[in-house]
Amino acid sequence: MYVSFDIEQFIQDFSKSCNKVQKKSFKKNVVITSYIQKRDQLCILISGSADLVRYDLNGNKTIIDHFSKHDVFGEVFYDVTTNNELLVESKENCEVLFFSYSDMHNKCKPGCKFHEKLSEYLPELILDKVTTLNMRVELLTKRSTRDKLLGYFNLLSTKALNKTFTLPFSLTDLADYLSVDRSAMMREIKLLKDENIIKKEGKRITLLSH
Amino acid sequence: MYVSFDIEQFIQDFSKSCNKVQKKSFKKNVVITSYIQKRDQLCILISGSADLVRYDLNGNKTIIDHFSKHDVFGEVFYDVTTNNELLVESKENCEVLFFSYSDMHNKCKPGCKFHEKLSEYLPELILDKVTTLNMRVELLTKRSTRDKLLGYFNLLSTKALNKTFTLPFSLTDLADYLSVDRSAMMREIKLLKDENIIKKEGKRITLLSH
DNA sequence: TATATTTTGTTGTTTTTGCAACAGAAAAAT
DNA sequence: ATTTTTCTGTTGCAAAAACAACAAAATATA
Repeated sequence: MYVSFDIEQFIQDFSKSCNKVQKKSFKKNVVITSYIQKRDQLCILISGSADLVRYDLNGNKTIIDHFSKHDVFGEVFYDVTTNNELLVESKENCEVLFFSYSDMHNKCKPGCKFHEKLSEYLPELILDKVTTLNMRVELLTKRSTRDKLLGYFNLLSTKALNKTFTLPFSLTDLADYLSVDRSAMMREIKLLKDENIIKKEGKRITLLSH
Repeated sequence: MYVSFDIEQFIQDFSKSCNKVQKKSFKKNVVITSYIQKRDQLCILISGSADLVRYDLNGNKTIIDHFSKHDVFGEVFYDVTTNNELLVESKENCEVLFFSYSDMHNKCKPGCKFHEKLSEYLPELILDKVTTLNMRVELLTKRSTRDKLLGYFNLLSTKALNKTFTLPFSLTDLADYLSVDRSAMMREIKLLKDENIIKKEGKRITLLSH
């Protein structure tokens, strides 16, 4: 998240001042929330990391989105019309702020600092989400596993301002994120190594410019 | 776009009152804008329809997004770090409103009605965009061409509140939108017809519940 | 620290998808 | 109204990806 204000400070300052906001803690590998009904729920991840996942009828898991510290997520971003259940699963211990998007307009009380500030910041947070999603679409529309991998690696490299970077996922999860078969992806990674396009030591990848 | 205010009215009322907003007209099949530099550009499509497309090095075209009347688009939604050029191409004659996202904060003049209203409405417009993009990701993460087709058909059917609906694309464009090979998609559509899962007359599709 | 669980790496086989090429239908342009 | 262009529908073949299954390595857990 690259936003122009200090979310940490914002949460510190205001989260306790508003009685419509709930703060909850979660252990690793539990369900934080599921998108099934239209509850208008909006969440901010204060600490930890989590995935938005879908399990389809064949048991395939897809990582629809990956959230880390200060990311915004929630049902409000979805038309819950799909038949598949969407779950937010904690990957580490997490702290999460829950509130309702409609409360943004009908404020809890006049002059609630939390809601006031949040509605000021929210457009920027959501805009950031659009940017992330657009990059995701860019990746997923690549035709081959190789292009998806290279596209994603380029992204991480750009983010890190470095040809070398660390995968934020296990390779198993990376396959679910790129929506490809894991073994096929592993085969492709091996080819990329053999062709000297990348170097790989565990989760550290280096792009070798040719 | 399902938003709670009347965009048409809004454009009518305010677009002329602001000198930082430009209204331009485009013929069919021309480039409306390209996402190359960070210009903070934000656009509203007043009439017509357009696609956001990417041509990759192999000449593959991908329809990244499809815009119709009242949709919001623009460079501001992208981190233009990808190597491929993104173009917005008109599919019909179009009228487009251009302005800059940063002007949303530094208003053109105190009390400009256009910017005032726009910054009020914008979160909702952007939120709608997030929902659309999330559905797009849902589609693109489906593993097979069949699942992509059925996912998309279900979406259109839900939108139309009807088992029968009309494709907003040519079949050629649909393939580019689902990011699959056209002939492979045609083959899959034939199978879906043969298996009595769908009925198809031109661009009118009917989902046959089994 | 020992044991259980998850992740990584690999490969043969099957299935799906992409590519190429073409003819007929439909739509657009002149 | 005729010509040109785009779109649809189809197919054989090649390439890529998915599936399945397993051993070794790394992590997590008791």
